[in-house]
Formats: sequence, C-alpha cells, structure tokens
Amino acid sequence: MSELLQSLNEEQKKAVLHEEGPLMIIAGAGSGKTRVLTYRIAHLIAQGVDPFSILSLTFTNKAAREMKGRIGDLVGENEAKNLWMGTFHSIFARVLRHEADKLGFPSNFTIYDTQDSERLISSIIKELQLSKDQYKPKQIFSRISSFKNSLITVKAYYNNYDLQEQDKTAKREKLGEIYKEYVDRCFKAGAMDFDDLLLRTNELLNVYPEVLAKYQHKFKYILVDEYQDTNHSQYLIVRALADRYQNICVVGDDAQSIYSFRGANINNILNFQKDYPEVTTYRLEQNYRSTQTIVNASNSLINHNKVKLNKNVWTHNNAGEKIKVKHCYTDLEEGRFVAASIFDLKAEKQKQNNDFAILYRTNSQSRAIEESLRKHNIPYQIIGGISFYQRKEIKDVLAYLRLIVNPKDEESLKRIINYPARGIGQTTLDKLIVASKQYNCSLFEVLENLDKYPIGFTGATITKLNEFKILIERFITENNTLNASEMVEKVVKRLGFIRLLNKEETPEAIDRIENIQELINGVKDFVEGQKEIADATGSLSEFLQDVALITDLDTHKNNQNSVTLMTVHMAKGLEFPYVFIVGMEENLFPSSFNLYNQNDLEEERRLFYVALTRAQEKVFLSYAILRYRFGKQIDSEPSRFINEIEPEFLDYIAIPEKQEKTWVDTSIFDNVSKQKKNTFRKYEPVKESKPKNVTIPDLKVAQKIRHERFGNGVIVSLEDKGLDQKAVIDFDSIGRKKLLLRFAKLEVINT
DNA sequence: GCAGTACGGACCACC
DNA sequence: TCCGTACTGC
Repeated sequence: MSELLQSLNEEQKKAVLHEEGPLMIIAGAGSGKTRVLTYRIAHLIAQGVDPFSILSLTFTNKAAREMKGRIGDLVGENEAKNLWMGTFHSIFARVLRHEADKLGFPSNFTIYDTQDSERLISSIIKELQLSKDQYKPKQIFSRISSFKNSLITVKAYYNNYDLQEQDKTAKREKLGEIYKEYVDRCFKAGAMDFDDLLLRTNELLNVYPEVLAKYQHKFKYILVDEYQDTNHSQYLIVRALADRYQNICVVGDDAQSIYSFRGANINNILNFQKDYPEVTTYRLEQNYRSTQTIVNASNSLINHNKVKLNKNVWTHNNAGEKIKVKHCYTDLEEGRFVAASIFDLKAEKQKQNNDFAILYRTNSQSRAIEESLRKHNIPYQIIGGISFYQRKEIKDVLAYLRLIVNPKDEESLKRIINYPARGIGQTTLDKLIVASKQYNCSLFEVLENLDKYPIGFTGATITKLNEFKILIERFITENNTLNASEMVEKVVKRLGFIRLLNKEETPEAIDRIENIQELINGVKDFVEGQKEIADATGSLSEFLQDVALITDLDTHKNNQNSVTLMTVHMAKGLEFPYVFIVGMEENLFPSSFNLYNQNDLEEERRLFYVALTRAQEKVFLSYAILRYRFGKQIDSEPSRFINEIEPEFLDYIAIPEKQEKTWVDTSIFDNVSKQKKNTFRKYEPVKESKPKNVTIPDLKVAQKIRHERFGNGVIVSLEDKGLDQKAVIDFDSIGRKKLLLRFAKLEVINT
C-alpha cells in the first residue's frame, strides 16, 4: 500500500487517507479519480474494515467489475468479492429482492425496460379511450418518470395543485388517472420500472424504520462516483443510508454533469457542503490523461458556462498537436474523412484500431461513418443504440422466460400470447384485459380460471387459450429442476423460433438466428459464471435479474482490436488516444432541443467538454453542411461550440474549392452497393455543387412561405444572391432558421 | 376475428 | 430506417 501511495500526488493521497466523516472529491477530467477511489477502498479494507460494510455506487456495472478486480489485486480477491459495488439500479434491485415482501412484490419481480413501460402506458391510454395524439405515450411516460425521480407519487400528484394545473393547461388533464393505472398495473404484474427501483427503495427506507436502521448499520462506508449525475431519488437514498455514520465520500465533477434529462440534479454536488457542514473537500486538478492543448482547449470552452464550481484543471503533459477542424459538404464526406484519417494514422504512426474512438451526439449518425469504415476495411464496434437485449427476437425469447419466472408479468404475456401466431388476436386480448380488471387478477390468472369466468369466448378460442396456458405451465414445472441455460434451449426448441426464422430466408432472419444463438451461448456462460458464486444456482430467475440491468457498455470488451463508435454520453469515464467528434453542427450538437434556455445549452456545452476530454493525444472535429436526417437533406451550419474554443488551439483543414469539387464522389456508390443491401441508406446524389435547373423562387422580406418539413413561416431577411442565396425565416413550428434556398423547397403562400 | 401488407411518422442522450 | 397502426382480404 505504501508503495502505491507514493505514486499519488498530495491531494490524491489526502483523499485516499481521509478517515471518518463526509468527504467530497472534486475531480477534474483525467485527474485519476478512479485510482483514488480504488486505493481508498483498498486502504479501508487493509485497515480492517469489513468489505461487507462498504457500499460503492458506480456509474456502470463494468466500472464496478473493473474496480473490484483492481481492489482484488491489492487486498485479495476473497475480500474484494464481498464489496457492495455496482450501479444504483443493480445494488438497490438486490436490496429490493431481499425486502420485496414488505412492499407486496414477489422477490423475483420483473424489471420493465423503457419499451415495456411505454407499451403499457400506450395500452392504458387506449383502455381509457383517450386519443393517443393528445396523450403521446412517450411524453406521458417521461412525465411519470420525472415524477418518480422527484418522489412525487400518485397521491402526492393529487395533492399538488400546480402539477395538475400544468397538465390541464397542456390538455393532459387525465394524466393523474393514467399515472395511477400505470402504477397499479405494474404492481399487479409484479413489475418495477427503472425509476421504481429507486422510488421503491425510498419507500422501503421511509416506511420501515427497522429496515432503514439495518442498512444504515450495514453500510458503514458509502462511496458515490459521478455524484453530479445523481437525481433526487438517488440523493435521498444516499442521504438516508449515510445518516448514521456520515462516512460518505462523493466524487464528481460539476463540469461533466450530462444527465439532467433523466432527472440528475447538478445541485446535489453544488450543495453538498450545505448538507454536510463538516465536509472535507479535496480538488484533483492535475490532468494525467491529455495533452496541454486538449486540456487548455476544453478549459477555454467550459469557461463559457456560468454555473460551475471553482476549479483549475492543468497538466504537465506535452503540448501536443492542435485540434483539427474539418469542414465537409455532406455526412458521407465526413465519414470518408474519418475513415481515411484513421487509415493514414494507422499506417504512419503504427496505431491500433482500438486507439480510436468516434463520438457523436445521436445514435443515428453512426450509419454514414460505418459505411466508410467498411469501405476502408477498418473493423469497428458500435456501443449503444439498440442493445442486444432490446432486439425483437431476443425480447421475444426473454418474454417467455420472464413469464415462466413471473406469470403475472403482463407485458411479457401480451407480447407472446400470439407469437408464434396461434390464432389469439387483439379482440381476444382486449377481453382478457377487461376480465383481469373485473376479477382483479393478472392476465395469466384469467387464463387459469377460464371455466369460472363468463367472458364469452367461443369454444375454439378457449381451446387456443388453454393450449397456451398449458405450454407455459409445463415450462414453469420444468423450471423447477432445470437451470437457465437448459430452459432457454427448451423454450427456443419447443417454440421452433429457429425453424420459423429459417423459413423467411432473408439476410435479416439469418442475423436473428445468429442473435438467438448468441443468447443461448450467453446464458451458458452466465450459468458457468454463477458456479463460482457461493449461494448462486444459475437459475433462470437469477439470469433475468442480471439481464435487465445490463447495458451495451457492460459487455463491451475494449481489448478487441476495433475502432469504437458511440454517443458522447456513453463515452463518459472512458479515454482514447485519438478521438473524432463528428456532427459538430448547430441543431445537432448543440441539439435543437436544447437551444432555448441557458441551462440546457450549458448542459450541451458540458457534454462537448466530456467529449473533448476523452482524448489523450489528439482530437478531430468535423461538421457537414449537408446531412441526411429523417430521410431528408438538412443543411446546417458549424456548431457554435467550435468558436468557443480559443482559436490558438485549433487547426482548420483547408476547405477545398467547392466549384471544382463534385459534391458526391460517385465511386463510393459503386463500392457501397456491393455491400449488404440492407445497410445501404438511400441517397439521391447531388451531382454538382451548383446544380443546373434549380429554380429559386423570387422572395421578399415579410413574404409568407411554406416548407415541406417546417411548415409555414415568414421571411425575415435575405442574404447573398443567386444560387447561394439564403433566407432567415421565422417558422411557426420551430422558430427562426437560416436556409439555403437552392435546397429548401419553399412554396410561396399568397395572401 | 385474424393475418398480412402498406404507409406515415419518429428520433436526443440512458439505467 | 424502423416501428406501430390502419386497412384489406380470408
């Protein structure tokens, strides 16, 4: 240990050695906070603290696994494995399974993912005979989610005049009813959504003082990483648990707070000193990760934010190269730029594929990049987007498994009662739902009591329903003696999923078969892994508990020799020698959703700060002035964030003369069309930069116009002449926007 | 009452 | 591009 301590700087050392009482570590990007947390926990154990009494909340399960491994190396694996270390959601899911009976839930409750939740809400809206245009399921769910994250229960909602007024004004006056029905239905289904894992933990700790006391006593030391991204619900859990011993250590960086959309409250870190007046604060300001250029450039960017703690990140590292800025005409050209740059750097500097990361604001941007990487034969892996466990074919199999473990699970039952098709349609399902309400039981219980309940099904329907019921019951019996792996194989075989997909004979179906095969292998590995855990059995129930909270990032192996593509959000906490940040355009990064108030814009800026500070050696920024979105061309301008970096750190790559250049190098199409058809996104090539036969309408200021996508608007001003003519237009729908007239198909409205 | 197909709208980020 | 919904034919 003492050797290790010598490798730390003074502040880091103090943070590691701090003993009792609240501790806040403000850790700048790349300042070695993971090392500090690791050593601190190892040090506690070395001092004789029981690992069972240390609760460490990390941002991803992968981070927990890696940190556990490191601590195991330092103090022995047998000690480290007893640590309570993981994400908020996985740790408190575990606590809730223990205490579920107190809340009236089965201990193997199902965890609904976002899709399950939205489907349930959608069906509730339909049952209440509300219009789904007025009550958009996604919006309703996100409002309910934000209520839960602020501990606003249904009861609290009905006691809150303001909230109800808000919903009345927004023409959502039945929101309370939907909320109530949603909570009831989840309860009846023995299911919790992601937010419930935190909300129900709060309920447990508030309603049962003896349970609170038990866990307060158990967790003598609490550590929370990425504290700036905790929401109110998480904050209250931590505060309650730490109340007895006050040995709470939080680590965070206000400049990297990027999760306000899921309720994260930056004030949790800004106000920590108020919550714990006795707090000791250490600042880790020396950056060990990046070049001076990158550190200073990101500092110059984040200085544009008003809300921040006082902090000065600096580094002893080399000056390094300037940040490259690349102007592209199209998103495809941007893809080619990235791929070609990686190709060249690999050759010139002997870099490996996994030295590179390509970061973007939205998942849909990956496609254009992927095409170019394939063309250059550069292996890559995408993290995020539609994760493995959200694929349709996987969710179908999982739905069977979930229903076997928890037959009350409504969403799973609805998903598979007619998949594979067995003649049970929507009408039958609707009747089942009505019956389950009438007899106050789960859907599956209705199936079990068809002979008792007069629902009015035809004989044929009853036969089909009974067959389905018997199928599931048989699986349930078999699950008593078989492990997860054996059960998955049985389900896939008996339902004939593979055979069914084989019949389709499409490339997509082959992908799906491979995915199901991968699931079967994954479960096998899981069962093997469980053998090493003391009281684990490798049961289906254990597997499902695990799987619900696994993310793409958790399964990501960075030793694979491939370029990593992911969103900036996903990249938090990671580092790469070379980082490409693509799509640096207004309305994309910063996102068009977050332009209208200071807080949102500052969060976008912090997000860009996170992106920049992932890089160790060099950053490339790029933007495309013409991009395909929603299958349409959108023209855009460079992001304001580029100009917010001090110019001395930037190196603009010369813009080729666009008159000389064709917009789209058509050779790429020849190549791409040889690739798999389904990966080729349709693109109408714009052959010349100045297309002939383009008619630009004769416009005047104050003229009313109509745009295909943005709807009606009024011309505010006009710029330039001829083919480059641009117009600033106030749109009724989205506000002010500048458009290049040769692309914007405007229709003049006569008044 | 069910199954297959055509079509229009969605997409910002995640546990 | 993908997904959910509406429509249509059996």
